[in-house]
Amino acid sequence: MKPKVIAIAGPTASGKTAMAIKIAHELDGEIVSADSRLVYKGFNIACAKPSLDEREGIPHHLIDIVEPEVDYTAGDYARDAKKAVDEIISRGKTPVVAGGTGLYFRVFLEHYNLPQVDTDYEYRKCLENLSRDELLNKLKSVDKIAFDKISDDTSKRRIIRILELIKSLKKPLSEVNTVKEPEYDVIWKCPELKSREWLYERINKRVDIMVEQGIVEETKYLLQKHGRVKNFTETIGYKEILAYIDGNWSFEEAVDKLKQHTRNYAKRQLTWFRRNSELNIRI
RNA sequence: GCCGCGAUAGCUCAGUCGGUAGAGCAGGGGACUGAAAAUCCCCGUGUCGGUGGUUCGAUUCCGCCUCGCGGCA
Repeated sequence: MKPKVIAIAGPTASGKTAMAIKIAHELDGEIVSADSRLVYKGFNIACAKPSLDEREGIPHHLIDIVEPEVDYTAGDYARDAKKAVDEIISRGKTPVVAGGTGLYFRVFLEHYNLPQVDTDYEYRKCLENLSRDELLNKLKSVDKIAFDKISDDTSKRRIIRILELIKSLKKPLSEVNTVKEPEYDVIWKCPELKSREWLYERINKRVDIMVEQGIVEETKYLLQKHGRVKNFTETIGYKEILAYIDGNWSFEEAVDKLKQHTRNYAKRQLTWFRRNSELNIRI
């Protein structure tokens, strides 16, 4: 019998944190975060990182594990999450994987065999200078099957990653992207989502709370501590407050944009999680 | 009060040398196996402010009206 893992996935501000803690109390569990922002030290207010108080004594994993300068990847996550979950199981406790990063859930829990291919920054830089058509021609010449699977929906970045995989492994994508036996018995859950309006209202309120908690001070602090590193400047919250600090937006404008961008993000998360019928998302 | 300028999609605006119009943003749907809070794809009918006139035909030209923004008094 496979070990049981609870997975709590849902859009931002939907109440995942509270749900995860409640379930962890009930099942003697420990929480493994599945959030691409919470891994970074110092990303607190803007990313709604649960405080020690809010964690109610439940151990949390994969939070505050790297500095913002480090590029933490989905591959790193798959490896670290497996380690954390297996350790929790070996302690006789229940792993509760909770977060909002769809890709992290996919690479960790949807039983992919992830090939060991790290980011090749030099090769990526070289490919980025090519147009989409040039990249497609390149792909066509090295892997016709992978090329045929490309659609208009496939972003340039995805094509670059596919070329990176093929270059590194010297194998066609079909031999690389394989599936393994599921390792866990995953029980998927999503907090109850009343309606789109309800979610957006919660997002707006949460941003107001971030302002009260001092998101501006946090942004200024991180700016002087780390400078404009990508993981910082590309995070919703810091991005908009930096525009305010730089004088490009008024404060009110920055807060409105922050709310809007968070709503846009929640919509993208919904697209991701709606595909999982077990989450039963209807808004 | 007079003289300009403006009024077009939810918002900001482009455009139509007269043949009923299109971008960005917002909004909706989707993709996404190491950048993923990233990146990318698809979706645009709206009394073209109101009202008269000229015209085969007016959102486009002309008059008047309403509202807004400047300037002069």
